[in-house]
Amino acid sequence: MAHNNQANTLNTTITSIEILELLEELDGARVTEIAERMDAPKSTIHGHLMTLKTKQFVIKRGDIYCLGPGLLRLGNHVRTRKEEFVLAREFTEKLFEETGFRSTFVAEMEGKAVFIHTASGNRMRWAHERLGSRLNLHNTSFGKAILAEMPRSRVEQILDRFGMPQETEHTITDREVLFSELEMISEQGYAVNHEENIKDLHAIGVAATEQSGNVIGGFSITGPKNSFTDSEKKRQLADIVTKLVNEYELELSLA
Amino acid sequence: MAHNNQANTLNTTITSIEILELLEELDGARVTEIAERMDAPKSTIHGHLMTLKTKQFVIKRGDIYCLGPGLLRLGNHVRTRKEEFVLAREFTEKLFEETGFRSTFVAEMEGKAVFIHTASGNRMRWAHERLGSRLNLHNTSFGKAILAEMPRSRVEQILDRFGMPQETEHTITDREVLFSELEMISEQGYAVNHEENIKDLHAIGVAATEQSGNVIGGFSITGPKNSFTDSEKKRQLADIVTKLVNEYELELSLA
DNA sequence: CAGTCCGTTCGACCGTCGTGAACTTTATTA
DNA sequence: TAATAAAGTTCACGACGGTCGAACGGACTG
Repeated sequence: MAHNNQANTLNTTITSIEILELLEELDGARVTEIAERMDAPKSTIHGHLMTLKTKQFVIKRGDIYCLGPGLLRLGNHVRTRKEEFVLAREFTEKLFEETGFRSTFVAEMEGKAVFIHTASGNRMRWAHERLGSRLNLHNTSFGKAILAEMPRSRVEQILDRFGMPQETEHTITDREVLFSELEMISEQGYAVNHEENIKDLHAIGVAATEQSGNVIGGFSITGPKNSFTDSEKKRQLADIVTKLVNEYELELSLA
Repeated sequence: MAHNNQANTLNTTITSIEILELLEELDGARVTEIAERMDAPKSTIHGHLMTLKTKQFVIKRGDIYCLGPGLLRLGNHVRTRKEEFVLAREFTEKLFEETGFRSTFVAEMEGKAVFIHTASGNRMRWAHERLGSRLNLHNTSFGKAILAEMPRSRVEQILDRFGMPQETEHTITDREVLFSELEMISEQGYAVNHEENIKDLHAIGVAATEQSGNVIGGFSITGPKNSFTDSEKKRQLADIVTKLVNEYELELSLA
């Protein structure tokens, strides 16, 4: 085993969580398989699984262990805890209905964008698989919109922490270039992403803030390359997103 | 502290999970508050929180700790892991569109019904707060439909384990009464719940099974008291649910 | 029926988690 | 602005409990 990861972390808990992460990756697994992957004795793994089972974090189907409903309940609580997030759900769907583009709401958490809601019609099932995933802010539309709302010092902090990893050839990797783009975004009120994160994918994003100015997260619409190249149409769509975010912020302030 | 809960469970992991559960209950809390509630020193709790934070199971907002995106990701995986569950989503929404009643899909897990999807239009936000919750089978429409698909021995096991807690005055508490109802359900293909679980709430439920006969879970529609008293209308609605489940099972068998 | 492969149980040792106190930081009051 | 309090964080030590390896038992195979 040997856990030298971080200082002052409880090994037992880390191991338990790593088992959960492995079960996510493998879509369920048997004791032996887990033990081999984690390079630990079966008995140890078994102990963890028994423990996780009492809390329904895992369940047993025959001999394979899978993630269980306890996780689902807690995880879902992340989305329903905050009035902001609950409210964002219907706005995400409204955005999809109005534009026809896949719509997303992300929350800003510790310098990352976390998928909270997506709406894209029933056909596109895969979109829901990303809930809870964390994306960088520097190479996504909502991310840049969020950064544009933050004081420069905070942005620097975030960049220091996560860097500016280059996902595609269009990813911005120079800080000054990013900062000048953030200024422009700040003026026009929305951000555009042209294949900076995923090849052939464009997006328009707008940040959502509280009255106090605190950033909550952001909304975006996503489409294939060139969906937003016609600058007239782009402005129209950006207008729709911006107006929707305004409505969202308004309704939130009344709650 | 003192954990005498179950035999052979890892205390450290249990404590970590209990902190998570407490954070769910309190919608986030500060170190001291958690320490008091759990009757443990601040430093202990702090250690757990630090550990959970490295895995993003909790995040810090100022000085209060909340459930984090790591949980959301893992929890959501429970719903997207299985083709059955992913597919069930669109059928749940279709059911709502066709009937106008709040629609639910639950999975059967270890003798309980676990909320996986609900559809009820955007207005009713509260419905989504129950995802991951576990309900008994004996006093819910989908639950009874599920039990009706199982061999009697398995039903007995489940009843032995969880009993037949009386939620309302209409809850069935006698095994033989339940078994004769299960027989009827088995014949007619759907189950009805008249305030057996929640006062003033009626429901119609149908179980979904694999080709092999294994129970996957069940669909239901729910409405206020007397929504389904007109026996003609009830049969019509039950037909819709049953047909939808058939389609679902068919599509699943093709995948 | 023997052989293999898993999952589970058991006991002992060693490492690590829990503890309380010390330290730091932030908030409060005068 | 200094003093006090309250909360968050760090630290070192000792006891407890988690890890490990081996042994057991059950299921499947040839």
